[in-house]
Amino acid sequence: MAETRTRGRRERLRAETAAEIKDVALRLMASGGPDAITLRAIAREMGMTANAIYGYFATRDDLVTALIDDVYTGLADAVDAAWAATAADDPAGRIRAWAHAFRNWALANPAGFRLIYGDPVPGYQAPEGGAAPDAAQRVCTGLTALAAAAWPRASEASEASEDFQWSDFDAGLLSKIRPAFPDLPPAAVALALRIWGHLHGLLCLEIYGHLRTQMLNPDKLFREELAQLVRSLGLTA
Amino acid sequence: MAETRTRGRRERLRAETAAEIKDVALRLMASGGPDAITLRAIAREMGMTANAIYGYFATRDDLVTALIDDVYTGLADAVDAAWAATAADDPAGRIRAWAHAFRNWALANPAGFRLIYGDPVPGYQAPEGGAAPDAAQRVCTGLTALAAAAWPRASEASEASEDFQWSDFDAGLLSKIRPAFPDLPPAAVALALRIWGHLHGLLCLEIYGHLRTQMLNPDKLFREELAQLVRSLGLTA
DNA sequence: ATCGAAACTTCACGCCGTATAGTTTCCGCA
DNA sequence: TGCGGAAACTATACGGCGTGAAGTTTCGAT
Repeated sequence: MAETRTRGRRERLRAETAAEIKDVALRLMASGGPDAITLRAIAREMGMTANAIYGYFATRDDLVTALIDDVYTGLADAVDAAWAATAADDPAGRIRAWAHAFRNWALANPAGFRLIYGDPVPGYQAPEGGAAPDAAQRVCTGLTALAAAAWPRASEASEASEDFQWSDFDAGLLSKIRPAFPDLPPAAVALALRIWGHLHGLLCLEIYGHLRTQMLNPDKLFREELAQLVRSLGLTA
Repeated sequence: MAETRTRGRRERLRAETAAEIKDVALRLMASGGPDAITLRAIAREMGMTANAIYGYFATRDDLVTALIDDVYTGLADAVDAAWAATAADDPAGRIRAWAHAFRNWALANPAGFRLIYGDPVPGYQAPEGGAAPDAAQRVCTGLTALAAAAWPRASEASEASEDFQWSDFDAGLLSKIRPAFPDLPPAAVALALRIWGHLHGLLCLEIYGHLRTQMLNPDKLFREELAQLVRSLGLTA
């Protein structure tokens, strides 16, 4: 049992160091943008050599991947929590809560938002698997839940002009979504993606500073967007 | 007059070299993304030393600024042309044409889109003036023209829930817009920005690869978005 | 022919990521 | 208790990056 204790100790130390590396990286990113994530700066901050980090992350891209995983998971947690904290019989309220949670998270973590949705860092190429795609699908699933709850009335309010089929969508996405929402038509998934686009667009413009050169308080625009959204979904009380 | 001839010659050579630098930079960007814009790579391509470029652009950021100016102007030209090529009495057609021109330009110049709307390049900070803000306002003005044409019917179709005032918007924007559209209420400008957000969001998701992991043909989603947009504006024939 | 400005090169510095090899630390077992 | 060896970390090096200072070439104006 001494063995397990010490092995546990080693692993714990290792995990703590890895966590500290990511922590410092996140702090650097928050203060200087995604480009400030340099192995040397992190090491400097931790009183180490840059190469020591290679014991924890094989490459800088691996570190960035880990950060993206963490950050994206944080976002997914935030929006899921907002979803769970609202009443199931109030689809409009859920949409509003979800959207505001998304925006608040983005405004609180602008560098994280850029890391996830923008060019993360020079020459970075996202790997195949990992937590980030999972988180992305959680976000997408949350969105689909919103669209699913709104669908009955939304489909009456305005029928789609394109006819969507299941073959229009990615199989991986569907494998997670269709079991959860058996009665959902393909057009509702398209609606979910469109809603995502609406929110993402305003947020991108705001985070990257394109909105503030035109409009003084993006808050108001965002609220108006949500109001029109729930209206167009036929959810106005 | 020999003086003017030779001075002209010098200046022409100088302008040609500057143009070639930007040209090479754009080519590098197109093939390797915005990060591929390095002074050394450009110089290598041109058979020069990296420092020779400093004779034309004081710093790398200045070069990037010039590129952004050019690229943004190109985008503004593209959407303006699409606007001008459609009938004034067909607001829905103009919206569709404008939006498709925007998307086609973005898909044809993904690196340019990132350069304008994303993190252009590590640590780049946009300067105060220049052609880029002008182009941005041209795009915004075009958008406002679309919203203005749609406004009469759009305002009936769904009244805004937020009450927008002129003080909500940037003075520089208004100084260009209000003279051109005297009868426009503030809410219509907000509508223009919201439309921008809708298109920008889908485009961002597509360009940065977040849509293709969910949906196989973003075309269809974009067309549906436009169809719902003109519908929500009360422009369906 | 010559002066001088403009164009360009060379060299240097400090950053960066990363590979290789060497050094220290310290756990697990005999 | 002492030792073998793995794990953590450092030292050194390479090439690429932006950029500054100084030197060199080119070439039009006088």
